[in-house]
Amino acid sequence: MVGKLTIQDIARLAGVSKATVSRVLNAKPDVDPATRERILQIMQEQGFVPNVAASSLAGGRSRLIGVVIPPLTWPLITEILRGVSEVVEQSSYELLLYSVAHDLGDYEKNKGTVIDRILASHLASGLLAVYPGSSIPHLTKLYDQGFPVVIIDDRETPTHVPWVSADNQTGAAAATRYLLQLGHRRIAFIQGPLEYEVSLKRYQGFCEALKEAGLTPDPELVQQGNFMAKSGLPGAKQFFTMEKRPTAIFAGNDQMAYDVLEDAEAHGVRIPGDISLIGFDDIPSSAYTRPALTSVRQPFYEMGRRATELLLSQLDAPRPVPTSYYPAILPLAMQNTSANYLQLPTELIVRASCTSPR
Amino acid sequence: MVGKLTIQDIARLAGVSKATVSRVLNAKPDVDPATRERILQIMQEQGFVPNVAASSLAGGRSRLIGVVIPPLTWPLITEILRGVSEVVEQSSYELLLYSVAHDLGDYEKNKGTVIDRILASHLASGLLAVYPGSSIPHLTKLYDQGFPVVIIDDRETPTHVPWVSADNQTGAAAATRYLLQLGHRRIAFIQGPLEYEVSLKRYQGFCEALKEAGLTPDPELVQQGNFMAKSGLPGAKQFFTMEKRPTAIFAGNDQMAYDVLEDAEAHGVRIPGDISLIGFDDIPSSAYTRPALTSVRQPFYEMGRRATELLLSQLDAPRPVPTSYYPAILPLAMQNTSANYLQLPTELIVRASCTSPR
DNA sequence: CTGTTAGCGCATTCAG
DNA sequence: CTGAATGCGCTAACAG
Repeated sequence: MVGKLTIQDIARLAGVSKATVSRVLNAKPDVDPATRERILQIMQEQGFVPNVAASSLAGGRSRLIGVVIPPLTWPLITEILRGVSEVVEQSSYELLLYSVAHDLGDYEKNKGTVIDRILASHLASGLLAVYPGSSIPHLTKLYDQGFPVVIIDDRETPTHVPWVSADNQTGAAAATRYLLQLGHRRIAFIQGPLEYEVSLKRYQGFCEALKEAGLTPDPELVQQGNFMAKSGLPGAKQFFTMEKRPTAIFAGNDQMAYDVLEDAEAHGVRIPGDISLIGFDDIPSSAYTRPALTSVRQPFYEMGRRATELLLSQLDAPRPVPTSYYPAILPLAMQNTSANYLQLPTELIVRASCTSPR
Repeated sequence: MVGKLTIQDIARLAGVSKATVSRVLNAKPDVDPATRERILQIMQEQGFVPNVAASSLAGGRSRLIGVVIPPLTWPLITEILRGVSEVVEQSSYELLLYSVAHDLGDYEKNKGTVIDRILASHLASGLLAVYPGSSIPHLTKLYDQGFPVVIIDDRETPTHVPWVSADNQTGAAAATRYLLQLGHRRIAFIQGPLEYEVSLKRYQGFCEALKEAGLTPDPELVQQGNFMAKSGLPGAKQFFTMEKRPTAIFAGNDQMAYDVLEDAEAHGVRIPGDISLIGFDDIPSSAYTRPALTSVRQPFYEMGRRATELLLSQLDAPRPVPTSYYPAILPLAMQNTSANYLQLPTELIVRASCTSPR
């Protein structure tokens, strides 16, 4: 085990007081450069790592950032988390992971409580909320009270809490336009849960493009799913058994597009031969389906990165000098302070699941 | 924000001393039942949550468990993490996530340092190491010094640290037997990185089944990958361009099986028509490839759960005496090997990617 | 610029 | 069974 070094020890070795060591640890400006160097040197040599518990207790700030995420079954969470952890790793912070619940019902129910507990335990000094859904008002209150919060979401509720999202509507419109350009007129849509703004945004983008082309969305061609695996199956079956089938299906996310793929096989429908298919999210496995799925890529990784940088910039705002014992925070984080609201563009990834209708 | 309640406040409200409140908080036996009830009641009402920083500082134990994981790009990590977080959530602990690095090289290089930092910061009171690879000796030393550790891995190095793994060898043998039963004789294998015991175990299982059938592994039919996407491509190309092609390919994991799928298309090879294909891991997307991939399922979720349960049981019943120079004389807790080492069975998931050879 | 002094909130002695 | 006292390792006022 690593030796249990304290500030005390470093102070003794450097011939200074504990206070001075603490100062260089926290990058306070008023320390003699030479002394600072010497202390940093010794800390390096001895492999000193400050006791986080003690410093949060004493300082009230905890070098931990909490991440509240929906169930890890959503593949996209992985990508977001990857972006998050990559940035966190470069900083002096650590990641506290709160996976809220395992099904949608619980998720919505528990989120408020969980957030309260996170705060009350005084563990995290900042919060990154991924798709917080209904707790946005709660998070807003928090933020207004001075607690650093960043949201990754297509915000459901107007809020001034810093957020990062993807431009779902534009992305959906682009996908729909692509199908229209291929010549499709009967385009079906499988919607996500209506409680989520994302679902609406995508639907709006879909309608927007349709209207541009002089078409009206046909209610019969809109089915409901919930973004989870298997939830697109009923909708798919619906479309496949219709008298006048759609020539293309736009699934609200890739998971549900997979369901269409699966059900197509069962119904002897060839994709894209008989019906074209397009998804949303472009999760990694979509490159490997047969046919490979054309999809709208959300920049999850990038969203994770940017959101974390935003959060760090909030946390570090009071810190005047970046010359710390800890690795420097990425410069990007510093630049971000001006832009608290980021809507990142999506990208249409064209693969093999769409053709012109026969 | 949640009111900043302290033990002090609860004590005042209950008309007892802080010490007593602390006692019920930590479930000490020597408290008057009535008093305990009353205090619990008040804590409930007030929504009291102890300050974790303070309690770890004072008590030396931190209610946090650290999880060291390889890059989140590995899809299986998600499943493991899901199992882990589900168990953690049921406990009084929180999850500290350490994603070590983003590519294999860094991963191996940084792991030791990261682990040291985790320990030195006194944040985590237990460690769950997922595929720790070369740092097993390091973890073993830790464990011997009394720090609770559990490893999820097909342990590379013999160790007495509690671990959870899947039975890779048996799984690989089962897959190979399945191919043999279908009538295949020329079976190729795409191996994972040789540094990983998992790769060897799978290869051994492969050879084992071959030998049972009176066959010898043909070195020409064994190619090298590294478990990551695209790394199976060279091997696949090799097999497809051979004069006498194999009739079946066993990929060391699903990712590499995808590469075979991809390259088969490029070479006009039909799967399973011309060549059968089987993978290992059964990551979620394997159900959606075309043809759907037959694969050996690893119980990742279960592994995450069991490993966490193991760790928690260590934390709740800490070993009183660290093992010293005499590994032969182990504390009772460690002799209970039946519970400390779990090798969970895999399952062959038969889908559409294998047929009998023509 | 630097050292000294108080606590942060809790767990854990030790007396009662 | 319970209360009072001590200190975990560090930060944040203070003085110098």
